[in-house]
Amino acid sequence: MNQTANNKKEDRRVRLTKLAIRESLIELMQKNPISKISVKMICEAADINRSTFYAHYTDQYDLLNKIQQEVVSAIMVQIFVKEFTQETEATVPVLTQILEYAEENKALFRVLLSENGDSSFQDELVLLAQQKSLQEIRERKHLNENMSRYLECFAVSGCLSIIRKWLDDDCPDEPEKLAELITKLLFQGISWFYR
Amino acid sequence: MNQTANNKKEDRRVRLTKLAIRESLIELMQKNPISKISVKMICEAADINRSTFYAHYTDQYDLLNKIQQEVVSAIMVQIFVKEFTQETEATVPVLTQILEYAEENKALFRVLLSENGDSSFQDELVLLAQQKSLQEIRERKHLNENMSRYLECFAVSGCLSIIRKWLDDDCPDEPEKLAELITKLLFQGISWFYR
DNA sequence: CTGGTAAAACAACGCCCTGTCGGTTATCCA
DNA sequence: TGGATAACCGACAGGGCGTTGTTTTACCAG
Repeated sequence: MNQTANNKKEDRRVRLTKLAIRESLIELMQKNPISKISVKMICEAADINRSTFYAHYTDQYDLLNKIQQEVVSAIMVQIFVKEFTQETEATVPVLTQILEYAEENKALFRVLLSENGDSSFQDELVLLAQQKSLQEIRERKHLNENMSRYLECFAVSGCLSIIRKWLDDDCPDEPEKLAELITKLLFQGISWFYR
Repeated sequence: MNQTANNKKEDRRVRLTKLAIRESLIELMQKNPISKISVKMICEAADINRSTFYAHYTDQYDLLNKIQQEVVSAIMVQIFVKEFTQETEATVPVLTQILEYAEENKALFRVLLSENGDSSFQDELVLLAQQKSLQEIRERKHLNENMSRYLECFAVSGCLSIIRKWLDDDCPDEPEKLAELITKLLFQGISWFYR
């Protein structure tokens, strides 16, 4: 039986090698931009054969994308019920949750958001926000399509760049504190801080 | 005389080849991510010898960085007198000016900000904003260092992502209109739009 | 206009990564 | 335990890389 659909798990060996490959990439990306990392380097670091790599990924970038997709999915799960709304009270806990998740996977997130990553990860998240979080606002309010898009880009990018800085500085603030700051910035803007 | 300092202009030939190289890269980047563009491709497109390329740049990324630096400098010039402040009235015209400049060099900017570019360009601009625009605010106000950094990241990233979207959509709005939108978002936040 | 100079073209080099084989060995799991 | 599947191995041609030494071309100062 050919594993009815996809509910059967992957072969243990596959899981293991994929894990090794991914960890090796993250490791390497702490020091090198993705563009300077060869398939060969990854395989040596992961101690697997190069042909094995090609059995799973087409190249470094494909690998990186897959990793990003997984992270996006993980975040997706976190916010599957709760939603961003224009209300501050709902936003803070959701954000806090995401920040905690990011802190737990600090190395991974830092790498993905760093200049050693590529910008497509950010685009992924914008898309995520569009699909999941902000669509209801657009529906409920009478906001034209274009304007909404602008808001989404602005919100997600601003958000992410703060998180990136936070990770680079080794998470000096509590997730909840940061969540509050971000929320304030998002909904009240900069001027709030010059009160 | 070995060209007293650097005030003498570059050799005409040098200028020409550099121009050809740069235009070729921008051309290629409309279709390919920088990581998929080889030095050889660039040279063939620019119709110059490969060794000539290496006489000026170390690789594709070096070339891209140089281009980005130039753009940053150009923007720098635009805002050399005026400054971002927390006042809306001053911000709009400066932003408008920058947007007009971006629209004039649409292809270039779109490529630099797109996912085919690399994120270092964005980091450059954050740095620029830090040095030039926002430092006075930090000085005048009693805002601690860290908080300021967060604000700067947030502001620049949010700003840029909107501009990127605008360019991708082929500049459907007037520069000034967009400048007003951005300013509103920056200083009043999202909630302003759900009034 | 001309002669010295500097840049670009050319050709060739070894080097190393790339993708992709077919065949062998090791591991899984039903 | 045995059939299946994945990982390993070795090897292959191909091609981009970075550099070098030489020749040809273009510049521009005097």
